[in-house]
Amino acid sequence: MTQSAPKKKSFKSTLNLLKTRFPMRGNLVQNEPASLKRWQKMDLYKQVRKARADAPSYVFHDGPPYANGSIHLGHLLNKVLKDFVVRTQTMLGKDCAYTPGWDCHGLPIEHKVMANLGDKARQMRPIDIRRKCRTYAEKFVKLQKGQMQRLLTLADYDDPYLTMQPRYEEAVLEVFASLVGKDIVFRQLKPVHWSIENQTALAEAELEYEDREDTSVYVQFDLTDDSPLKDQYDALMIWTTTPWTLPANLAVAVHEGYTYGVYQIGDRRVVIAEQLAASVLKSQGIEDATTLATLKGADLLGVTYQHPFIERTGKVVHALYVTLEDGTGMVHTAPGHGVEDYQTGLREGLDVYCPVQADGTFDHTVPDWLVGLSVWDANDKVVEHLKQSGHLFHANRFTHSYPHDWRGKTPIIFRATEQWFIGVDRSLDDGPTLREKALQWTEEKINFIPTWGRNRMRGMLDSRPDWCISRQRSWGLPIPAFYNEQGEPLLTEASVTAVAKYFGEHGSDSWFLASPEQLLESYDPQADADAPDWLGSDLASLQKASDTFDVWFESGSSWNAVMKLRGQVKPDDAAGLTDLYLEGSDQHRGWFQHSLLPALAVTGKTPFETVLTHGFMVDKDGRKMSKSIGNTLDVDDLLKEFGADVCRWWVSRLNVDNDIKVDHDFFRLAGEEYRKLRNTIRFLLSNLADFDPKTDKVKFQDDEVNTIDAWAIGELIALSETVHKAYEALDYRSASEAVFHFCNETLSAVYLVAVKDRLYCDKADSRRRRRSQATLYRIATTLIRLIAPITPHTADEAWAALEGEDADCVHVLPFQNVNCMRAIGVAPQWVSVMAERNSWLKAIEQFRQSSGVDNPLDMGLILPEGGDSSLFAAEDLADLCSISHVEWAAVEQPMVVDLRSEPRCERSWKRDGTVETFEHEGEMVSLSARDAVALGLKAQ
RNA sequence: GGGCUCAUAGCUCAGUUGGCAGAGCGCACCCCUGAUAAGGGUGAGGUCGUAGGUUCAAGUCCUACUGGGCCCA
Repeated sequence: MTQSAPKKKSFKSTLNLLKTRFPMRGNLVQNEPASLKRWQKMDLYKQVRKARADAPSYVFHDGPPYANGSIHLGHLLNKVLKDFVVRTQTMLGKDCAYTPGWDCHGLPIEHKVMANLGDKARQMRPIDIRRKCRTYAEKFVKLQKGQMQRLLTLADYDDPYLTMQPRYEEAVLEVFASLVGKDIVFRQLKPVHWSIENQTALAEAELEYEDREDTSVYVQFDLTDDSPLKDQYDALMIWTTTPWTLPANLAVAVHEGYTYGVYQIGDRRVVIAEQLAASVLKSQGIEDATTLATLKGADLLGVTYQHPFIERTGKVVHALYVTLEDGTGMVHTAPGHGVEDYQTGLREGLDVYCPVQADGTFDHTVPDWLVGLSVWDANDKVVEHLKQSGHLFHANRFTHSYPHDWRGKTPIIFRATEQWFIGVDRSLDDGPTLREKALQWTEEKINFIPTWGRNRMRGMLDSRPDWCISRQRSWGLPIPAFYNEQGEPLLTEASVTAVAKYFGEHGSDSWFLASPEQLLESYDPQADADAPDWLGSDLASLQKASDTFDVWFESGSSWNAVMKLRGQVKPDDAAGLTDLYLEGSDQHRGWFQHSLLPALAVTGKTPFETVLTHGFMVDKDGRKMSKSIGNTLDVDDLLKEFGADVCRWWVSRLNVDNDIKVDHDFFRLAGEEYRKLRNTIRFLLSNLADFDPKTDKVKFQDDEVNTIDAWAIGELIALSETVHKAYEALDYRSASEAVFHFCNETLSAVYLVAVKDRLYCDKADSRRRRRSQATLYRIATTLIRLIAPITPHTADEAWAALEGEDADCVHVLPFQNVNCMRAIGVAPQWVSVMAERNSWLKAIEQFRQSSGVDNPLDMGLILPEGGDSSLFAAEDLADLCSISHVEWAAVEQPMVVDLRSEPRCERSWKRDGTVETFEHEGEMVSLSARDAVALGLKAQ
């Protein structure tokens, strides 16, 4: 049974207690959609732009996500970070336009559509497939747009850019025309990554590496009878993991500086790199072979050999990429099937011979027993044949990492085909090459965050090959080349420009519908100095090319197709076209590089002055996230459970430089931090219910620099500076950390605890209370704006609670300028006193444990005379420790005392030494002087 | 296999040019009950991934290794 406590006189109704319509719990999941609707209704994006119409620009450009699937955690991170940029730059006083975009063309969508169509696809015309693809892309643009808006991102969602829009396509072709005019676009037979399944060349970004089992073979190539040095040895030992490329073998590469040995194998004397010989021979159980002779790689150059199963001879050439790590030190070279082989072939004047057709089968130039076979079947056939003919030394199955088509997951091959290229090593405008220029700008002009992005970019530019821009697909921007009957191309700056114009009006579908004459209606062959000699005025006989552009060329032209087109680029005298690109670190090779190259070639400028990259999501154990492992989190689920502001707060707390660990629990923790933030703001607001800034905002006087309020203002100014600086540096983590520390420590643990007694108990309009309220108001009006870019819904809600429903939306405002508060001086001794406070709190805790006095309001503190603390009001110091009384005396150390024998104020529960007995509402009550004044029982 | 990068308390991370290892969260104990599905105080915890090296001094610089991530082969 519980006994009801004896009824005590309660002064609760006489206190200035909390009042606010800003609830403790945000109910974000229910309330955020309402904010979203409100902002859409008022067209917040346009209002913000209008408010900054005369402000200097901050030029930020969105990289287009691929219009496929639902958004995932990577999008969440990327889009929220971008929104931080837009909102912080806006509130820092800049005009920051932001056009969201989507990458709509390309293999993934076409692949999905083709798969959905099944066998029907084979009978369909490209134009019909393209229509299906467009519908598919539109569907996912719509889905993702909604999801991104649900993240509360502020952008021009009414007019996004899509790479399949006619005006976008026109602008891409403008870039291409300019590159053609600069003579760095060319057509060449070249080995490229070839997807047999999709019958197309693939970009490096379209490859995935997966384990695959193959046969590796050691093969002996017999020297021709007339070969030099035939008297010293009989054969060369080569090693390959792709036996199917042996029909295309034209050479064997050695390293000039290596030492090679001659070994007796059966009746042959065979050459193998000395260092590798033991392991090679051991594979066939030969343990004790003697080295008959040694020679240098250079001695082997010019040696000729007979192809093991084709009537053809090959020769030994030099290559630097020959290593002694595995194989035999003698590298089988097929210029039609490998990039390095191809380069060696170019140097040595070898054919780019490729007997493999688009479908992965051999053509008629190979021996009968291979014709028509797929390369994968040919592997076994070739091995078997070599075994029969006695050329095979050893074969074994092994597993290695091998490139696969990123969509079909099928293994790719290297195959030489005619492709269009952008030459990165061709002199540009008679000056340095594109590669040299890009490297120079990377080194000198572009700012990388984090700084190691520069190293990555440099490495990738150093090693990148010529850019193969053609794809053999339907769903893409057609490469606007025409051919005559002999297969000679028409592709000039003027012809491309003419097609660009046509696409701008009719869209690129017109390539499949219109005649060459129509497509070239604005082209005058007579006026085109670059036109090929064979071109007459009859355009009707031209054939349209069937290649489309690599999607990287389309998205890589967005600086023109979005920023220039929409008049959003930086002024002419700027080094770059925009201030910032912000994407995942995979885009060093992707979008960043493929934007830099065309922009530099065409405009001579970098598309971005700063490149900010973020890392990738990994699970809580640091493993990569993937659907197949099942360690992913669904963004929609997270939004439904936590709301966008909590997810955004989570993003703001991340170190995004490197891998980002994600776990459901981390969102829960972010939610707890968010609640702390929210409650702190709620406490500010709830103490301002009776405060009207117009009439109640007291001006600090000189003798008030020592007050706890002045200290809080000083901390607020410091916070504002820290956060502004962090926002300017795009360092959102530092900003949110400073904000959180300010709420958690400065406000909640120190200032608010200290002033709550006076806010509750002082006479409502007393100067001391109004001064603290004025301080709370300054803090609220600054703090709410500081968090607005991170938690836009919560800031909006808090702002309306502070300033009223009719006030301007907080998102249209700039950050609070704290300069007007600098006039409020702050006593410098607060620093040491706040440090001392920690030792006082320790002493109080010790006292509690040793004395049995539990309630801090039953304690007082005696401080040594003459220290910094004596500058400050005893009440402020007592309140800072949540105790009743502070006084100074001739003591060595701070001393805590038991005040339980002192009378206790029934209203404020303090024993501050001023408590007397008063008659109140017919009863005798104990009240401190301050409380008696507040109740009107005593004069001020 | 190569390039770039990361590894500090149970978790998330600070740690500037080498100079006594820090914060928040969580946890434990306690206070308050007039911020209350809140608020406050105190406290415990680390061989700085491993092994070498440079130095009077190394979380920090160098080398190798282990494990993760991105990009490539």
